[in-house]
Order: sequence, then C-alpha cells, then structure tokens
Amino acid sequence: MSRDNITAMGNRRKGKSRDTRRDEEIYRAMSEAIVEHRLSPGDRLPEDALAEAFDVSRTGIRKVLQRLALERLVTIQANRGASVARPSPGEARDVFGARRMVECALMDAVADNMTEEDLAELRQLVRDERQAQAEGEQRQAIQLSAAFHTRLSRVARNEPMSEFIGQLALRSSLVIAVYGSTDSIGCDCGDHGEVLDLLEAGEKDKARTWMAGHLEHIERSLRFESGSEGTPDFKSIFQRRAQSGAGDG
Amino acid sequence: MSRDNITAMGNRRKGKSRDTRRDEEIYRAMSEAIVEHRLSPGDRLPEDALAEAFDVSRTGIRKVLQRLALERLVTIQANRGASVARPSPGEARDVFGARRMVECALMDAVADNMTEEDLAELRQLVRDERQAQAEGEQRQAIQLSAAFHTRLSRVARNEPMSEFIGQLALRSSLVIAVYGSTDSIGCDCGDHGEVLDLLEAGEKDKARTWMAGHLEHIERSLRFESGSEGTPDFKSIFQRRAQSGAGDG
DNA sequence: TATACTTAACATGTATACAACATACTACTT
DNA sequence: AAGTAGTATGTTGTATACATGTTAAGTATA
Repeated sequence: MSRDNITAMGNRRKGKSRDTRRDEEIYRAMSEAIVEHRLSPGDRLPEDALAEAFDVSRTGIRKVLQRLALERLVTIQANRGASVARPSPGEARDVFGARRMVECALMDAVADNMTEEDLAELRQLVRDERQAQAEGEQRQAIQLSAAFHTRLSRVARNEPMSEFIGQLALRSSLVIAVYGSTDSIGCDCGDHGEVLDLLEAGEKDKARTWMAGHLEHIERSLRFESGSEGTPDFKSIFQRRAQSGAGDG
Repeated sequence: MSRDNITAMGNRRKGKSRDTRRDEEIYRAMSEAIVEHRLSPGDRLPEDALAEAFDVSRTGIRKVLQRLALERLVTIQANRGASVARPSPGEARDVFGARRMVECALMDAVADNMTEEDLAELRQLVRDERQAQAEGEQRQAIQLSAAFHTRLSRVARNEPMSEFIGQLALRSSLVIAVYGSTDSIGCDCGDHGEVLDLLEAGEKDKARTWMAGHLEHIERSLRFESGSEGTPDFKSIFQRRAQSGAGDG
C-alpha cells in the first residue's frame, strides 16, 4: 500500500549548499571584518547603513546582528543599537582562562584522532600564517592564527567542543584588538608548527603543556593599563599631557 | 572647562532589569518547556501558533526561534520551519563527551572559588531535586538536575565556561528525552550531594573523578537501539509488529 | 485502482510601514 | 550667559503585508 513512500523518503537531500543563504554570507563577512580588525571595538553598527551596504533590508541585518551578539562579537544595547564588542579586562581573562582549560583538555582527543589530511591542512595553515606574517599582512595573520586553533580543535571530532573553541578564538581576536601589544601576535606564528610536531610524535603531555604555555604567553602579552571599563581613560589622557608637553608651569 | 562632564559620565547604570524584555521571557518559557519535556523532540513549532500563544507577532517569535536554533535546542529547516531538536546518537555522544571534558576540567576552579553562599544554594538545589524526585515530579527533577550542573559551573567564575556548560546541560535534557531509559535520571539525584561533600572537603581529584563517573553513568544509561537518524525507524516498527501481534501469517 | 499532475491551502522569508525611544539642538527663562 | 526644557531628528522595536516555497489533497488518465 505505502511501499513507494518508503523509497521516496530517503531522496530528500543535496539541495542544501546550492544557494548558501544570504544570511550566512553576511554573517561571515561581518565576523571576518571584526576578526581582522577592519572594524574596531566600539564601532557603531547602524542597521540602515549595513542594510544598504549588503543590499538587503534591515530584517536580514538584525538577524545577523543578534547572532553576533549571542557570540559576544557585538554588543546590543536596547534602543541604542549594536556596536562591535569591547571586551572588559575581566572578560579577556575569562576568555583566555576558558581557552586554557578547554584547548588543553582537548589535546588528548586531538592526538588520538589526527589523520594525514588533518595534518596536511594544518601545516598548510601554518605556512599561510607564516607568509602573511612575513609580508606584514597583520590582518590576515590574525585571522589565520584563529583559524589554526579552530581547525586544530576540529581534529577531536567533537562538534560542541570545536564550535566553542572557534567562538573563543574569534573573541580572542577582539581581546587582542583592545589590549594587544604588537608582539601579541608576533611570536606565535612559528610556534604553531611546534605543536604539530609534538602531536605527530604522539607526545600528548608535551602537546598539552605546549598549548598551556602558548596561551599563557599570549595572555601575558596583553596590556590592561588604561581601564576602558566604567570610566573613560582620563588617566591616560593626563599621562599623555605630562609626556608630550615640556613643563607644566 | 569640562569638569562637569567627568562627574556626569559615571551615572549611567541601574536602568537594566526594570522590564526584563519580552524576548527573554518567551525564550525562557520555551527553553524550559523543552527541557522539562513538555515539548518533545520533533514537535513542530509553527510561528503563527506560537505568536498567538504568547500574544506577540511572528517577528518576536522568530527571534527566539533563531536563538534556540543557535543553541541547538530547536532545528530550523529552510522554508520548512522550526521543530524541537532531535539529537542524533552521534550528537548525544558528543554532548556528553564535551561535558566530561569540560566539567571535569573545571572542578579545580570550582573547588578554589566555592563560597558559603554557593554551597548553600547548591545544597538547596539538591534538596529541591530530591523532593521533586520523591513526589514523582519527573519534569521538575530533570530541570533541577540541569540547573545543578549549571549552577555548579558558575562557581568557577568564568562566564564563557558556565554559559557553555549551561547549554550542554540543556541539550542533555533533550538527549535524555530521546534516548533516556527511566533510570537515566533516577540515580543521579542523591549523587549530586556527594560531589558537594567532596568539594567542601577540598578533595579536588576525587571531585573530578566523581564528575567523570557521574556523566559516564548517565551516558551509559542511554539506549541508542532504534536508529532515529537518517531513515525513519522502520526497524522498531516491524519489531513492534512482531511483538504485539500474534503471528505474521 | 493506482499513479501522476494540477491546484489550492498553508507556512515561511523578506521588506516596509509605523510606533517608541534616545539623542542633539535650539530657544527661552532665570 | 548658563542651564533647562521642549522640540526635532534619527535610530531601533514591532507588526503587518506581500512574495515565495512547500505540502497535501483532489482529479483525471492510464
């Protein structure tokens, strides 16, 4: 009676990546712009302007904005609109603290599940990052550094984990934009290759230790001096005045 | 000249929790309904019906639906609408795998930062859960079990971590709804008190081991037999026919 | 009678219109 | 002249209308 229905049900696939929905495209463009620091923390993101830029209505923009807000890449204040998130020092510490815990804990599974293809892709990523660094393409380098951590986490074949780490890596880019000194990114390029060597050799413990040190190193390079939380940075304003001017009399 | 501006800037707080926006309310109601299994995996969630139920327009519902989709509590299929998510066996394993890694890794920080207030609230949560269990309030018990893990994670004072664990706890409720046998929830009520004792005594290692065992225990109680991924469960349909009916002739 | 095709009903995707809110500017009062 | 109040402008929040796509039912034909 309903035998044909059975065969009919399995055939409903493949029409998924045909027209990669516009939302995704806009989301990707905006998050990439934030990660690459083409948009700076604090920058306003008016819906009208974005709608015009992407040639869609505000509806589509709001959807993307809300998603970015959930991922803490933008901040939405009620009735006051969206702006690129400006993580507080505490938030910055939390992000790196979370990364230390999670990325280290994942190294076992990463080592256990690493395939030839994974390794090849990761080594390519390191090469790209190194080249970007060499050519002075800071923006590309930052993006590739985050991409490396995200891609590495995917080796563990645990989607919730790699998605979480991916988000933390994106947020880290924002943290570096606010508190990063120039050497925040400078050092870890060559480094990324090292952990691959350790993982290829099956040295789980050393890989975990390496990752902890790597993240600590980045975190230590952050400069939290001018408190951008709560009150504006009058301190740095007055400091600058004393530095630049000759005397005060 | 601009001295007054300085004092004026710090006063922009407190007007935040006044009218807890409707979105949040709807989000809370829906996620709670999903976690408490008043909505079952696979249930359709038509925008019109929800809009009428909450007395808002579809706009507000879509916002909530999209957020729930991002958190993997509902599934949105293009042009086909939203439904309560039905995690696959692989997804279920990933969720519990992630929880094992993350919640165990967090125990150190939990032990280090536990305060009197934390402990009091957590013990109260255990009491509530125990009572719900005793009174046969399964739904409440499930919700409280998830709440315990979420509240416990907050002790570590790392927002990204506790948010992630909170989401995983919610997803776990869905997993249990699909694959849980009756004793999936039965055992872990009294258990939750044990880890508090260990943490209060400062036994970090034992607490971590306990947590690993706890989550493994829940995961082992899941039943993945009837594959609800890909093809519908014809197997169980035919099995049922053989069980319920007398003969097949 | 079963299958395929057409059509109708329904649900979602998107844009637009309108209302509410915040901010900035201007005018008026002290 | 300075500060406050009122107004005007612009931006966000929400609902509704319209277009598009999917599902299901019904009919006609083989």
